[in-house]
Amino acid sequence: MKRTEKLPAPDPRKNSILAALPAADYARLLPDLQLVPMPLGWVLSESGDHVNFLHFPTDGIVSLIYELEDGSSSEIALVGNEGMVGISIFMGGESMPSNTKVQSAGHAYRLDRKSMKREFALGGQLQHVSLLYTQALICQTSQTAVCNQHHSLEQQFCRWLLMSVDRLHENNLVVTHELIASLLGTRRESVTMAAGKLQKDGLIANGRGRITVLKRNELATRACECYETVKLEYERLLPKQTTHK
Amino acid sequence: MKRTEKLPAPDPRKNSILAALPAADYARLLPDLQLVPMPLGWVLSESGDHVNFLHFPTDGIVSLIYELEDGSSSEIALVGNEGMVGISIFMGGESMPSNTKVQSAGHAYRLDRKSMKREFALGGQLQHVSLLYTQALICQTSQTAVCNQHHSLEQQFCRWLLMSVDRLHENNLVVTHELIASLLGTRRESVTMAAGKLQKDGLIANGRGRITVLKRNELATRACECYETVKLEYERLLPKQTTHK
DNA sequence: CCCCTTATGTTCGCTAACGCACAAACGAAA
DNA sequence: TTTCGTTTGTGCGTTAGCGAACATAAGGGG
Repeated sequence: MKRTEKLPAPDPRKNSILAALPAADYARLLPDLQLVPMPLGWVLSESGDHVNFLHFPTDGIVSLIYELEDGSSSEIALVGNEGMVGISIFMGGESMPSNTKVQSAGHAYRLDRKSMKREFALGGQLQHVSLLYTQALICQTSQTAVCNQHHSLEQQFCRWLLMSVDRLHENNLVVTHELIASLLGTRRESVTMAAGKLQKDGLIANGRGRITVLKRNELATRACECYETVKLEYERLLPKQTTHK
Repeated sequence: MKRTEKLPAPDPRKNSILAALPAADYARLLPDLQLVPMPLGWVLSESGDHVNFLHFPTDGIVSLIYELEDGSSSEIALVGNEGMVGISIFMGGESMPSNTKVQSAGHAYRLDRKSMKREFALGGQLQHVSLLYTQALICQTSQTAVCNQHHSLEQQFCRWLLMSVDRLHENNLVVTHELIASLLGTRRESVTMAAGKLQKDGLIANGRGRITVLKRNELATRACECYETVKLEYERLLPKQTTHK
C-alpha cells in the first residue's frame, strides 16, 4: 500500500508572477500566501461564482473553460506557473463567466481578495505584472477564437499538446481523449483519430489516459501558427527574468 | 454637389467610460481630450504597432481583428461608445497582436499615452472603470471563441447584426457581405446565403452595401445565446448610469 | 445615357467534422 | 483469474461550410 508522501512545500517563486516581484513587495505578500494542492479535476470556480482567492500555480495546469447551455464547452486559455487564476479580483468584476478547472494536478499559492486589493492599490510591481499578464491572457483567448474558426482539428490538437507540455515542463500528459475533446470543443472520436495519426507518425505515444510527446519539434511544424504567436507574445510581455532578491 | 456639413462636436460624455467619471476626474482629463473623426475603414492600429492614443468613441463602431499569416482573419470584439480602443496603453504592453479598424464611421475622443498613464496611476475612477471594461472585453472575446467553435454561421451572423445595431443605436448598417464574411471568418457566399434567408423571412432588408434590421426580436431568437450572455455581462460590469455631475 | 466597377445571387463537387452504433482492449478491484 | 467499467478504435451515413466558376444586378462617373 502506497502512502501519500509528505513533500516539502514548493517555493512560491516557482510561480513567475511572484518571482517577478521586488524583495520588499514579495516580503509584504508572503505572510498572506497559503499553499493549496490542486488535485486533478478540482474546480476552482464556476461561472458567476464570487471569487475569493487569486491563485498562483507553482506547478500543474488550470484550464479556463466556457460552457454553453447545451452542455458543450471550449477551453479558452491554459494557465500554468507562468500566470494566475482569478483575475476578476483585481479587475473588479468579482466573478467571470468562465469555469476554472485543474487539468493537470499540482499546487498553487492563494492570496485572499483583501490582501490582493490592498497590494494592487499600491500601484507597485504586482499591479504592473498582473496587468501585463492579463494582457497576455487576452492574447491567448483572442488567438483561440481565430484558431477555432480557421484551423483543422489536427492543428489545434498539436497546439494544445505543445501548450500543455510547455506548462508541465515534462513530456507526459495524463488526459483522456474524452477530456481533450471537451476542451477543444469537438467529439471524442475526432481526437482519437487525430491522436492515432500522430502516433502512427511517431510524434506521440498514447496509452490509456496518457499521452507522451516524443517529437516536440515535429509537433510544432504540424501545429498552427497560433502556438508560436501566443508564445512570443507571452515572452514579450513577461520576459523570463532572474528572481528579484 | 453635397458639402460636408460642419457638425457641432459631439459631447465626450456620449462615451460611457467618460460618462462614468466623477466631475473632478473628468475635468482633469478634458483639456487632454482631442476629437478625431473615424471614417469608415480607418485603421487605428495594426498588429504590433506602438499604440500612442487611447480612443473613446462617441459614435460609430471599431472592430478588433486578428489576422492570420494566410490573410484570413476574424473579428475578436466590437467596440462602440460603451468602451474604448487601445487598452494596451494602461495594461502596459504598449502594443497588441490585433488590428483595430473602423467598421462604421463615427467620432472618438483620444487621450495621449502620458495623460492616460498619469490619470490611471492615481487609482481613481478611470482606473476602476477601465479595468472593468477590460474584463467585459475579455468576456466578449472568450464568448467569441466558444461561438466560433459551436454555432452555425446563421447564428453567428444574427449575433453580429444585433451587436452592431446595439452599438450604432439605429437599424441601418452600411456593410457589404464581403466585409461581414471577413469579420466572421467565413466566405462571402455563405454570408449572402444567410442574409438571403433572413431577408426571405422578413427579418432584415438588404440592399447593395446596406442591411436594415426589421425584426430585432426575431433576430434575437435566431441568434445563439452568446449575444445575450455577453450583453448581460456588460450590463453587470458597466451598469448604465446617469452621468456624474 | 452607357459603361464599368463593385456587389450580390446561384450552382457544383468536395472535405472535415458530426452523430450514432458498436467492437475491442486495457486495467483495477474482487 | 475473472469481472466489469472505462477508454480507445472503427465504420457507417449525414451535413455545414469550403473553393471555384460564373450569372446577374445596382449604381456612380464619364
